[in-house]
Amino acid sequence: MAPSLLERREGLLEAADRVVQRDGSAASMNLIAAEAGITKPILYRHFGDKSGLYRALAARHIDVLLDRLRAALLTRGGLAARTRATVDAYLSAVEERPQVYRFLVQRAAVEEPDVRGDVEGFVRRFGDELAMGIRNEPSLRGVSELRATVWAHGIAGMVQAAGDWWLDHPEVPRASVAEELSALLVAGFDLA
Amino acid sequence: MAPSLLERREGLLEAADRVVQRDGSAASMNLIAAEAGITKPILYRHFGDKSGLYRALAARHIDVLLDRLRAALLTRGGLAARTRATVDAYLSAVEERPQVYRFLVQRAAVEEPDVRGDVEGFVRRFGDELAMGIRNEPSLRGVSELRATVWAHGIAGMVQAAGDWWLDHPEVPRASVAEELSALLVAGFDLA
DNA sequence: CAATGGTGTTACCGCGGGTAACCTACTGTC
DNA sequence: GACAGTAGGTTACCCGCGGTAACACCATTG
Repeated sequence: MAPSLLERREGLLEAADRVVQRDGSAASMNLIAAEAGITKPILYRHFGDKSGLYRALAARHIDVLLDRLRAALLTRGGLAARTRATVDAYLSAVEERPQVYRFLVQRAAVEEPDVRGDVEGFVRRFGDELAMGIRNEPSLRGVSELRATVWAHGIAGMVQAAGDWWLDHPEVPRASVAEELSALLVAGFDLA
Repeated sequence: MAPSLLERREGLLEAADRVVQRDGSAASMNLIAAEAGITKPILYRHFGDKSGLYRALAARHIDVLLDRLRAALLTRGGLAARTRATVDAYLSAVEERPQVYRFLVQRAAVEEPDVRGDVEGFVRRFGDELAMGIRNEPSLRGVSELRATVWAHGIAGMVQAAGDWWLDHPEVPRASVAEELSALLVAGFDLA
């Protein structure tokens, strides 16, 4: 039986994923089409343009990452534990699939600003999620809206950059990176 | 009298700068050559390839930015004042020339990892500088090497991401962003 | 047996990075 | 003054990528 449109789409995305993981930023529409055993125009029928494909690709990864982050934000054991778990969730995602992570960051940077708000970048989404987390955090009731937002986006960038640095320093254990970052943050949270 | 090679190079870089500020990421070698009143091969003779030109371009901007940061890191008045001045120095650079700043971040993301260490990205350089600052900070004598490094690169990313977010929220005054970020950081420093 | 529509392919366009080959004009030398 | 060499520049091209138009195949339906 022939696959449905959506199944097809999934298959194409998986092929794209393989190419990205294998060839990194050299992943071209031609390569992806070849990997999927078809030719370019079909890709374009499904995703419109390259940006569309990349957005679809990014969306799946971002979704699973955000799920993990949401879970970490609900960790029990107090603010410090939650903070640490959240930071570590991000770092472990980076550790598992560095290529994917690089792809996401890079695409987010390159993707044109568009209508600003249509397609938010990767770190931005992360920041939004953190902002929610901060607002829902019992220990941080008194934090102003502005402070929560600025902190959230700042922290998102912090964890991202630290993760990036860490990729080049694999001798440092993940737990150490998570520990140092959390320590810095928790102290700030405390005085809020 | 004919300009020297170095003067020439400077002139070309200035032309490239104009194009980047005007056309953003659409700045192509052809456009830049045209702006400089010459043709492509000359550009290539001077800079090797596109990456070379962009690196040269980035270098000048990074240099002035790092100078400002170094100056801010020496602000008198205590750790809190220094922290705030440093964050604000970065934000004010972003404010002055958003296009340039976007260019730097984007290029750093796109530029291939290369030999890792040859050409460090933009945020990375910023992080290195901060790491120096932390190590030289009298109030932070007890901080371990690892902690200083992780913090530095994390903070670099934090300020960058917050700046990025801020560009889309111009209604927030710069001082507020700087204030919120510094507050978060200084608390963490204190407990170190 | 048409006519129709979905699914795929080939072949092309425009453009950007990068380069080979050539052209020109100034310099020094016999 | 004629000539060779060379610095500095241009034209014209190659390749690969994103993107698309036009065509080919094949099944279904009156």
